[in-house]
Amino acid sequence: MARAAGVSVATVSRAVNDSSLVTDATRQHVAAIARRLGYMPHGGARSLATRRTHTIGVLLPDLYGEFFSEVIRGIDLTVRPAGYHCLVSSARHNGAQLEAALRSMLGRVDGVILMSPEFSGEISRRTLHAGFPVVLLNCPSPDPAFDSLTIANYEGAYGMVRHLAELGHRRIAIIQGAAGNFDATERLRGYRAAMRDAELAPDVGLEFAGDFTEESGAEAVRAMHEMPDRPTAIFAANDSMAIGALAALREAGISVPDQMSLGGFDDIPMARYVTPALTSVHVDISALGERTAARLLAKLEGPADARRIRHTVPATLVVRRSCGALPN
Amino acid sequence: MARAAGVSVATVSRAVNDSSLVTDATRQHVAAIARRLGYMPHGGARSLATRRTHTIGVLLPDLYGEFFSEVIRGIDLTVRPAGYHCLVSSARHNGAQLEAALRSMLGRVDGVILMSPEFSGEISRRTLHAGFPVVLLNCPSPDPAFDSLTIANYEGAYGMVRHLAELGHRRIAIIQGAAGNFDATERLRGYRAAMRDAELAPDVGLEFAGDFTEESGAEAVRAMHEMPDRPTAIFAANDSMAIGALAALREAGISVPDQMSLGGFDDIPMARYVTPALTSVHVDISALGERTAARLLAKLEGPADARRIRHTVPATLVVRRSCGALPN
DNA sequence: CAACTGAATGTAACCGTTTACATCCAAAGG
DNA sequence: CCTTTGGATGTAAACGGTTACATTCAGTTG
Repeated sequence: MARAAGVSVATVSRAVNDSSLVTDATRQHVAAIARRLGYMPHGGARSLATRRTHTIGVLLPDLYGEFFSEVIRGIDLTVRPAGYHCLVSSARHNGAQLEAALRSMLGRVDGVILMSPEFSGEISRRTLHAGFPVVLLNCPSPDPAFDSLTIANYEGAYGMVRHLAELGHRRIAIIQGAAGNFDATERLRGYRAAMRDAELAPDVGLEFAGDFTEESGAEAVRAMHEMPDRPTAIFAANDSMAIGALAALREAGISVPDQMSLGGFDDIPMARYVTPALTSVHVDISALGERTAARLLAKLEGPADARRIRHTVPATLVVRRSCGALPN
Repeated sequence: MARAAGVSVATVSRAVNDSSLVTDATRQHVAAIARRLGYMPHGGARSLATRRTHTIGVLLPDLYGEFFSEVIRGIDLTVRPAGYHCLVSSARHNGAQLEAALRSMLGRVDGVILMSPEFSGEISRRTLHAGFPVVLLNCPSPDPAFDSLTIANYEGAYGMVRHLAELGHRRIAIIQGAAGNFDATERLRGYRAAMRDAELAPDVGLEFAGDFTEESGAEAVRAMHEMPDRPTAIFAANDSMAIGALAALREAGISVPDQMSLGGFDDIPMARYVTPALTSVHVDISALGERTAARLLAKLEGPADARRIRHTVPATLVVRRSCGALPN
């Protein structure tokens, strides 16, 4: 390329990068030759030389549905205007896999967003150079050494259950999220706290298993059937399960909200379109992604700031028909 | 690093890469020093030298919801076991942006999966070296020069509408997808063909606008209200709109399927949990991603194969209650 | 015991850029 | 007419690895 244009590689580089050190004439000349030869600069080589990849790594667990896409969209949306790309890895990560994934990103990314139920600071410390930019997204027991953003799972669940209790319910069941999942345990914690604060006797018989799928919600409802005194309200740890529960309740001829109050979590778009419309806890996932990305960008662009932030995006109750608080 | 271990860089490289050319003793020695120094190989430098990035680029339009995540999941799932990463770019792409995104991936990826309603072979030819591995995913008017995978949108829509016609319906409405969207136009085409083949008079009054959101589905139903002779069946170009329509119909006191048959498209997980369960067209999005990725991998690993493939993943009718074909 | 062999290691070129520094050259100043 | 100056370009050293080829050095082999 440089030879073809009769100039040095340095000049080509400068021409391509619009440096002020080249004449307009040569710049255009180089551009013309480049077009003719189909020359395109090699991103990898460039980032090797500049030590900036303009890429951020995004490590996600194998999550599904809206959450995944929303969070990535939020990240990509804030990161792209700044000229960054996303290198994503969405495998199911146990500790070793996480470490491997992290390793293979080294030298390809300027920083990473890490979302992993399995995260431990230890892994990261072993894998990354100290000072490598990392932001934790919805990770359990966040290491104080890292920036971290989470969803107000506990508070949201607490609010929902308190709402149900205030409606007069005493036997409030929960359909739990996937075992071991961070969101799931936090929501359970919120449920329990609200039950305790409402002075309702703790009863593990009211805590049903689930895994965030519609089917598991339906399953849980079927299990309730055989109880001597059925719950009068159900808090499903996400909307998918709530909708599964709704279907099972209808099948069983139990009217919502007349005979059973129902609340979900996440406030997916569909929540307002089921019948009755689903009371839920709204979380702005996209904003979660955006803020996380913004924080990482700040670390990449700005001067190293030793302060660690820990941020929680709010989860707010949105009351619709399924809980029975609204008039018909 | 090499100095610290008292060996040459070549030996370090060989040790790190488990080459058979180093003694176990030195391999372990190098590993020990590496651990002590926190040395991690630099992926970018490595791929500059080997001319393999083990990364594939994924260019997606700004799509939302399940589709996005499913397709990426499918891609990531098949690509990871082969040791590849995904560099994704999910902006809204007009021609120029697409070209820019493509350019910035050059030298960072070994090949790309391209999913863009705006795609033209021209762009790619201008941006990429001839022979650069590309697979088109659900792109309109695929250029014969590229491999391409698509959804059987036309066939799926055709099957749904024929099904409705066979149930005796004569006034079958369609709620269309987003204007200009490739899937949307293909589904419309399938609708029209099925109408024609059922010898039902074409009537643009039966073709309602929509944009794939729940709200637009509800909107369309409200518009039908004012018609002199209302349709007796609705084909919504995706499930979200169908569910929006369902809510609006219920609100209007129109019973589904007794007074109105309803069919959707995509068969999202929720389809079976709404009431009545939604008749839809099932598309295995994850498989779409998997096959596309598999095809790209074949091009990357295998010898250059001049043959271009064009593959369509099936879209199959799944009959549930909302169309009225099933007994109560 | 010298020559040969082959496995382990070292040397240095290369991948395709950027960039500090050196060089060149025309215009301006003395 | 000989400096000086400064803008445009060239040179070469990074960046951090891989790898063809050269080298070393043990253990055969004749």
